[in-house]
Amino acid sequence: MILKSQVEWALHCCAILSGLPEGRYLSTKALAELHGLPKEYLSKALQSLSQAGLVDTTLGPSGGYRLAKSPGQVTFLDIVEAVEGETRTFVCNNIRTNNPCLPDDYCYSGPCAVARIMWEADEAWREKLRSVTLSDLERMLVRETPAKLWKDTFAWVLGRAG
Amino acid sequence: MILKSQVEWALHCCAILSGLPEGRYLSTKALAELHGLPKEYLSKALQSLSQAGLVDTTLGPSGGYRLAKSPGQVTFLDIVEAVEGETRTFVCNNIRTNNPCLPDDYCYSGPCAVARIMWEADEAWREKLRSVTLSDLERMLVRETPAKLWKDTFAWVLGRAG
DNA sequence: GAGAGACTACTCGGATACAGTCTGTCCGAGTAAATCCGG
DNA sequence: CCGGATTTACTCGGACAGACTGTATCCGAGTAGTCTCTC
Repeated sequence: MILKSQVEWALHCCAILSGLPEGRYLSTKALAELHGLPKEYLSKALQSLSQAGLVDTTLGPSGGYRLAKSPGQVTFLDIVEAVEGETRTFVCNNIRTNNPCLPDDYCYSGPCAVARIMWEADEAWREKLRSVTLSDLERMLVRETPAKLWKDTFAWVLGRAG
Repeated sequence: MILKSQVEWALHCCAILSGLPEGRYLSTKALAELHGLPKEYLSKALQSLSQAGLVDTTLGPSGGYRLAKSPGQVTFLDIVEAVEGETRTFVCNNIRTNNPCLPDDYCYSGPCAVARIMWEADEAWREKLRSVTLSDLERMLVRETPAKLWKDTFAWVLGRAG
């Protein structure tokens, strides 16, 4: 059970979009070059973000993506669920109903204990992701990235932002 | 990102093995019939448990599986990792190193902020799974399963346990 | 110089292809209990 | 009745196949700026 690489891509792209000045858009092409990724396939991840309403998009030249909300309002969970889907990581197939000792008329009520525990773990994972926003991420990145590199990167980005 | 169904199977099988009297073994065939699962494929999951050292096995007739430790010493995480592998659910491909603004001689130290956050969430998930043992599960199952069904099931199981 | 039309650069969505994983089946090798057979 | 050989029932492991998902590429449709051309 490993998250798709699109999740990583989407998170890094959102980190860049967080630093974009109000009203500017950045194209898939620029984001792909910045991260060394295949443009066409990266666009799938960005489309997922768009469908989830996390980013706005404009067509035409100088078009591209920008965040639809403020960085403080977008959580890691939002992004992960946009790309990966919102289904729980554990699905219960109720195999307990195949028990040959089960009377024909018996009907289980509620999810089984195994599923409940797995879902609690899933929820702990989601809760952690829900607690971190893009502005938290930006703060961490600013602290650990050399100042010059940070400045150069955003100069590069702004040179390509429409 | 959805866990394989083998995880569900392994958990339910371990729940049954937890209730087995000391020294008795239960075969793949019996476990498969009890849960309505394909015997051959279920055996893959049980082999994973065996390789992880969670269950003991004996060959020959009246052979099968039994728990290698006491139910209180086997956690959900043990079982999930035995089947699903121990790799983290998020892999960092360090795409930040593809940044064209990066000086040639620069070398990042330590994992990037995105990965650290994703790994913390992963750890929260694992921590929850680590906190629940098979004896906890057994306690929940006893409480919510009708007494007769529970009794019938283990009568059925003991009739097939070597 | 201004407005209409053509052009360009981009997003979006669908179609396609390939690889890897998940699910499932089959079979042979090895092992331990049960059975059989000869003394 | 006893001990050794055979049979049986099971685990284990590998080989194999089909379905599904993840990864990746390509192309056409649509859109918004830009450019050009005409008046």
